[in-house]
Amino acid sequence: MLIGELAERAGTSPRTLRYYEEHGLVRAQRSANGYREYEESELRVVREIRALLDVGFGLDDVRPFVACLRAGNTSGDVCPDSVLVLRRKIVEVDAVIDRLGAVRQQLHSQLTQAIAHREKTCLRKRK
Amino acid sequence: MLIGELAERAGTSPRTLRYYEEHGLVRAQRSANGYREYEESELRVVREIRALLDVGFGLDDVRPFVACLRAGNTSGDVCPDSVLVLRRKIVEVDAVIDRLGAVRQQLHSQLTQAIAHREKTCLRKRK
DNA sequence: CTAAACCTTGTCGTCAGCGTCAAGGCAAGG
DNA sequence: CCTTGCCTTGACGCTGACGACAAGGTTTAG
Repeated sequence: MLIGELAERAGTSPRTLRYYEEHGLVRAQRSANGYREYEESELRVVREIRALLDVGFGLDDVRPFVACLRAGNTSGDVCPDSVLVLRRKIVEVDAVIDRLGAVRQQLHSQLTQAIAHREKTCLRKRK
Repeated sequence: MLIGELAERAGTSPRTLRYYEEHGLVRAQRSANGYREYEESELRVVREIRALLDVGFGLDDVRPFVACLRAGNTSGDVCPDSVLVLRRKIVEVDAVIDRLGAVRQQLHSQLTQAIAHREKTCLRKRK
């Protein structure tokens, strides 16, 4: 499988695949003319990467999952390193959610106060 | 007030203040030697900017709030444009929170499945 | 006289995950 | 032979809010 086909099947671009390879995540043989030749199994790898990035992981976080897949597991999630990253990420996400909740609260109170202020001003003007 | 003092009083750096000025958010007179000379009131402006950035706003979002302060209001929140931005931001934050909630869910289920899988493997090995 | 501690403008670096050329080679169809 | 459509490497662009220089002027204290 050439890079264009893999890219399309994985729903991404050749540039992206080269980028992943450059960062040691995806592998390819080279055919005689220098073209990258991908195994079928790389499709799963690329999809795993994309799925994880999509959920907010960084490329470094993804590495253990790829290794886990290459080790022959049906899922990239089942290896100890992956589980560690998963746990860590959940904690991170929880923190962000908490923070955003607080932010939302603050914005909301700013908003209601602003509106209250406008009411007052309006009433004064009507006098 | 010179830039260093304002920076320290606002809990930021001279570089940052110049950056804000460059983007039309902060104003300063120039004294004879070319130094920036700030009014007391700019301290409030800078603090407003910092507070908003801190909650996830961009510099563009901040503009109406600064204008609102300069218009003589005690709070930057009370002007119509500011209120619009506040509403928009709340919606954005809600969206992000929802998304993160879903992500958290997915991570959690990945995690529990991975652990379940490991249990199975362990049991098989013990046989 | 000089050192210290301010200030000025200008420019490059940072982080992440690519997009977007540029310049060229290879393969196949008409 | 020529075009079309793949592929290759290399290198710059992008977004945001600055940090970190460089190279110089100013003012004050000793």
